[in-house]
Amino acid sequence: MSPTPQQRRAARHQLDPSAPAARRGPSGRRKKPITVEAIISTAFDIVEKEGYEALTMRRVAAALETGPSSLYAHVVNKEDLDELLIGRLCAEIELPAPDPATWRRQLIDVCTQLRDQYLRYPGISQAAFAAAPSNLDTLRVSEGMLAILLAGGVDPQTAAWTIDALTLYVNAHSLEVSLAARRSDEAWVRSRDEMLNRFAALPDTFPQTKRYAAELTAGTTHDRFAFTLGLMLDGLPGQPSLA
Amino acid sequence: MSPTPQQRRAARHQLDPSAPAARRGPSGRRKKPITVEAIISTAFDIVEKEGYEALTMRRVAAALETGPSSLYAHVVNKEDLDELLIGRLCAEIELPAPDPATWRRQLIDVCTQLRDQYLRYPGISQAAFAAAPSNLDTLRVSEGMLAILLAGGVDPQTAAWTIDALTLYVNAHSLEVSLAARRSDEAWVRSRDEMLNRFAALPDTFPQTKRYAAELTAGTTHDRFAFTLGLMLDGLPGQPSLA
DNA sequence: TTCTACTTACGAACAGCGTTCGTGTCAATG
DNA sequence: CATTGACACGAACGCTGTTCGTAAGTAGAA
Repeated sequence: MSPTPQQRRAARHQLDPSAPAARRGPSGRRKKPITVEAIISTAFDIVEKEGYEALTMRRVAAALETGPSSLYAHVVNKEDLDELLIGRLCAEIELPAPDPATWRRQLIDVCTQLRDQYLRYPGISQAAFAAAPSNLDTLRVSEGMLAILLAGGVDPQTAAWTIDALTLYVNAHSLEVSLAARRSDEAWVRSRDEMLNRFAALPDTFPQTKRYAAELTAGTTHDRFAFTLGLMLDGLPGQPSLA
Repeated sequence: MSPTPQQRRAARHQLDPSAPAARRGPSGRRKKPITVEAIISTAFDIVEKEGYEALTMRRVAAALETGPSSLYAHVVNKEDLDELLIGRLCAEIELPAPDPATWRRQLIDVCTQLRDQYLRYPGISQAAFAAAPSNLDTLRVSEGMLAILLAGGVDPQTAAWTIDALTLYVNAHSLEVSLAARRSDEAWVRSRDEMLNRFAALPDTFPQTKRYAAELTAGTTHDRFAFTLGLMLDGLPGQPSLA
């Protein structure tokens, strides 16, 4: 009995990642035999070049020079493929050894790595929302964040919920940036001028928005990202960070 | 020349919301003539009962006892419909008169209203991500939030970016809760027990996660929501709130 | 009244999506 | 050689958003 894709998934979710299930002889029947690995990597290629919205089963199959049905022997679902992508993405994250002296900086670094990965594959954070948090790779990241927070002297309950808040925000921010970038490929300043004009033309029922239009449109997306992370971490009652 | 849906949309985006453009005689040709209003309200019905994923043009058309093409005379797009829904949703938000003594509480109230609306129509926050921020109704909400923050003594730049962070988080939180609820309709405790078991069975490479499994799975979604809002607002260098 | 102009409604169709089914094809085994 | 089992894949189903051509009915003009 050959493993059904469901069994493959179950194996992936297995909590003890031992027994790599030695791949059968590389039956070189096909020049490039379809493997989960091949599917994942071509999927990443597509998302990187054309965005997450372009990631369809048919598109992946076409890139692999086959029909869509061929994928379902290796992957349960599109949803499953999404989860694999997110897992792979999280696996790339480098987790530092927790250092009580610089825990805030460390946490920000991890979040920034995540954001960069999400933005490298625009729109993929959409998949991160749906991905089950039981995935081993995502769990590895949150384990790392938890370790950093605990090393920083944050109490466990606060740390746990802070991780939730952080990952949720990173996801959302990345998604928004991706969507906004897709909406207008032009430089951002152009969009900012447009925004300023709109705000200036607003009726008087929007006094504050008109008055502080400059502040509302100020800063790059990176600035806003750093600001929000600071907002969440600075209020944290932990050991004061040196950096 | 009758207004094309594009023109209708432009009119909606118009910055001065005057001249209600007196509706033409209610040519009662149809028992229930299709109007933008009718489309919006049936769309809300569908989302409320079956979730955002069930909101399709055909589904709306069927509920209106017509074909899908009939909708495109009143609505540009599905995307346009989404924006209308988000706009309507934001219009329901009650904005308090800013009170410097209770500004944090007021802000939390507004965010909670938003969350409750999003959760009432599960999954609709997905549309909120894509919605252009130039929409008048969403702008009204952020104007209200800005006023509250300024009244609280928060400096304008910080206030502007805080609004961004807050709305983004509220959206993301609502979306996650909606998705999680759809995944398993069963009571949450069941899912929590499952989570605890999984964590307990984790290999030793996840020491913190195993150790603090209780904290990681503690609290309702409401608890986490309140926690994160507090995280963002308590660190804010503004006038200390009485409440 | 009759004719025209115009708005609104809608059936049919197109291209694309995720997914399933039945069948074909090859390698290794009995 | 024959059989088995894993893998690949063409074709199809039901769904999606959207467009097009056309019909129906009202409003105004001649």
